[in-house]
Amino acid sequence: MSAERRKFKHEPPDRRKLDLIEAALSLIAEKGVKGATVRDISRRAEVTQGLIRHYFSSKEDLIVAAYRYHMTQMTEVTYTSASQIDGTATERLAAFVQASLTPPVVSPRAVALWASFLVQLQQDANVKTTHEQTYTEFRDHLEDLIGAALKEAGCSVSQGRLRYLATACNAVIDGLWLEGGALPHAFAAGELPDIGLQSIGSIIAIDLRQKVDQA
Amino acid sequence: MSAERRKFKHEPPDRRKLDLIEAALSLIAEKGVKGATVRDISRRAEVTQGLIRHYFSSKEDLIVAAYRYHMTQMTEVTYTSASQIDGTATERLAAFVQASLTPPVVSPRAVALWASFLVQLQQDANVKTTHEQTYTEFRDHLEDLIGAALKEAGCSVSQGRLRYLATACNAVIDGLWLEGGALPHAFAAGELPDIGLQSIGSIIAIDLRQKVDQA
DNA sequence: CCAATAATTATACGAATGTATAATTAAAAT
DNA sequence: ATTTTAATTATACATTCGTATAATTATTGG
Repeated sequence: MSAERRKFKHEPPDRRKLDLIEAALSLIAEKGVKGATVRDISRRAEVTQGLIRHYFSSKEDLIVAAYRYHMTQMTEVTYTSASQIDGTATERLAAFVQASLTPPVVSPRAVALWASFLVQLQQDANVKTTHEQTYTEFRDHLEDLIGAALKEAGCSVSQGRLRYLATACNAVIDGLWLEGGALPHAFAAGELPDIGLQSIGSIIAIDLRQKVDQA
Repeated sequence: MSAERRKFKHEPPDRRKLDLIEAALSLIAEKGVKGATVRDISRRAEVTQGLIRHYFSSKEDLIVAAYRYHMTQMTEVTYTSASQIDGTATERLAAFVQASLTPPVVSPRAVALWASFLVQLQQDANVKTTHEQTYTEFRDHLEDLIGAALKEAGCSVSQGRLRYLATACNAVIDGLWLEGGALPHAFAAGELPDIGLQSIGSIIAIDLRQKVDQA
């Protein structure tokens, strides 16, 4: 007897692409880019491996698409959190910090994905520029928020000084993000944004902690 | 004609092991753990691949040895830098921060290795505990240094508050370390330790920047 | 109901990988 | 010198990987 052929349903191309991208991301977070094989990915997406090549010209093509998708998701969470606050500049800065130090931005998955992509990034110049753009964009955004908060507080600083402060605050966020994702059980709920707000507040000499419960 | 057999020299086992570990580390930094094949590693160490299995029971065995070796190297650099300072507690803290934010601790290689091992770490419980020990050890060390510096400054804080400050300062170091290694051209020479000392100084309310040129 | 289309499965293939084992050679011991 | 030992090379093997291509099936339009 011949094994019966597997039943399947047609799905809209965008839907299938997204399924494949999400399956890829979850596996990349678990096992790295090389460890996430096309067979693994197709199995998790509940399709056969041939379908990947139908939607993506190669594995690398899928990886790059997954990277872009993930990055867009992460930045959207933080950026919209700040812009939706209809209050003072200090409140928007606090909301931005808060969102950057809360799930889903802070999570083992996000850190694992970052690490996995960094490895690949060194070999793919295409992904590398996207990465650097994302970083610069994030810091520029933070710089604008800090600048507005300082101006609001009547504190005038030079452009160089502002860049300096943004870099330092960015480092605090990155460091806490890293630790929160790499050692999730080492922090109580709410501890991470609390430390972040207080530390950044110390660095720019503005109290941010009371500004956070406005949303 | 038969191809002539390759000439070779006997080397002390420890020497060969170290060669293999260093070849492995350089390749892991470039291509990740999975990307660093035993053939690659043996080629870079200028031996044939069979030799790896003569010194290590498996590839994973070599990877774990390389990880331990690397971690020991990194922590030694920072710990000795602080303990060798024969001055005030504040100076020792400043030296510790300085060393943590200077090559070879801050380097693309170190960040790449960290990312590469993190991916593997999620699957190997053995490596995972080593990782968590290293982190806890580092933060405890920093906590002691901060505690001593605060005491020296006549500032008394609770144990919980001290832990809180250590976590925040650790985050600053981690974040700057990350950015300095991931985007080396984004920072001028000496900028990273400068930002670190100033930011940590702001957080614990002690000026560290004048304390660094004593060595 | 039938033809056309493309979405999906199924199978195959060469290259690369980790591992295992046998063959050789350099160095040390006697 | 000769034997012994272990360090090193060489070769082989099963498996897995990405990719390519052919075969089928669901869906749509007439």
